[in-house]
Amino acid sequence: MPVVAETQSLPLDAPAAEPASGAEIAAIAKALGHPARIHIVRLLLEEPCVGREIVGEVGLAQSTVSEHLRILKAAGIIMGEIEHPRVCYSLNPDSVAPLAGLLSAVFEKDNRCEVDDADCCPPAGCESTNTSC
Amino acid sequence: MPVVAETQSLPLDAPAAEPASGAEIAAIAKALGHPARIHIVRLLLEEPCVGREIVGEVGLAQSTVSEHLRILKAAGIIMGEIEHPRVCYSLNPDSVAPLAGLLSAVFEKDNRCEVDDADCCPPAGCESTNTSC
DNA sequence: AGTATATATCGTGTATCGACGATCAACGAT
DNA sequence: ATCGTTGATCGTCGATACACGATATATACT
Repeated sequence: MPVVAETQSLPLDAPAAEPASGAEIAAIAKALGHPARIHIVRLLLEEPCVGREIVGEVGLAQSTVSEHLRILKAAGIIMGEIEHPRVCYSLNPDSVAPLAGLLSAVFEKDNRCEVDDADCCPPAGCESTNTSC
Repeated sequence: MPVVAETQSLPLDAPAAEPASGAEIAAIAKALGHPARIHIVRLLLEEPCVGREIVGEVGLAQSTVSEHLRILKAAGIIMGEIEHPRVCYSLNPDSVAPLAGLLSAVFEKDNRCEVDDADCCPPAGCESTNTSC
């Protein structure tokens, strides 16, 4: 079931609720987990682009690129506007918010055993053995 | 485990370095492209954790979780410190910078048709949804 | 020595991915 | 109506991912 749940929450503001499910975030990451699709996203980051042009840039068969576009579109990362015989693809910025939010949290997490070696298990302790942990 | 979503911003500056290769970014995204691995990352976001505990939380077979940990470790997203008979896993925040950087760029791209290329969209046009775009 | 714990690795079956060429569908132009 | 362009879909193949149980490895403890 496609849980639409269009959270307009912006990761920048760190909304009180962060309902994005693991599956939802994983789906976004998975859609981005291919070099060709990263390539496409970067292209669209510069400017909206027509399919044929994307095919030329990516350098794969048209059918293959179409499939990558389909995957990105299914994940909500891009969207296509039909015009004439072409389709103009553009980014859907809000779609990456859940993943971006998680990554920003990770990125700022510099607490890996900061207190020398004895910090492996923080106060709450993930384990009883705090001895050499 | 509702972690308080501490207010934070995306790595706007990030490592000014350069566009990590598409393959590199895709590899990070791919490693995150599974619910179980997102689950693990979220656990480690709270606190470093020992393998056995992760197995209990994720709810999959030990061997399966070990494989997910291996994938995350291979991508550089986490690292494990051997202690006694256990391994304490923790996040490697810097590893996600390339992907976080791209996503922050995407997220701020709410200007769908702002280019003057006119190949797809009219220069100043595209106000609102889509005109002749 | 042996035992117990914690994790990694192996081997397997199934499911999905990724690439391609070929083909279909839509629509403006001729 | 026909043609030409553009993009989506189909069918197929090999490669990879994912899950599991069984087994191997490493170390502390007795």
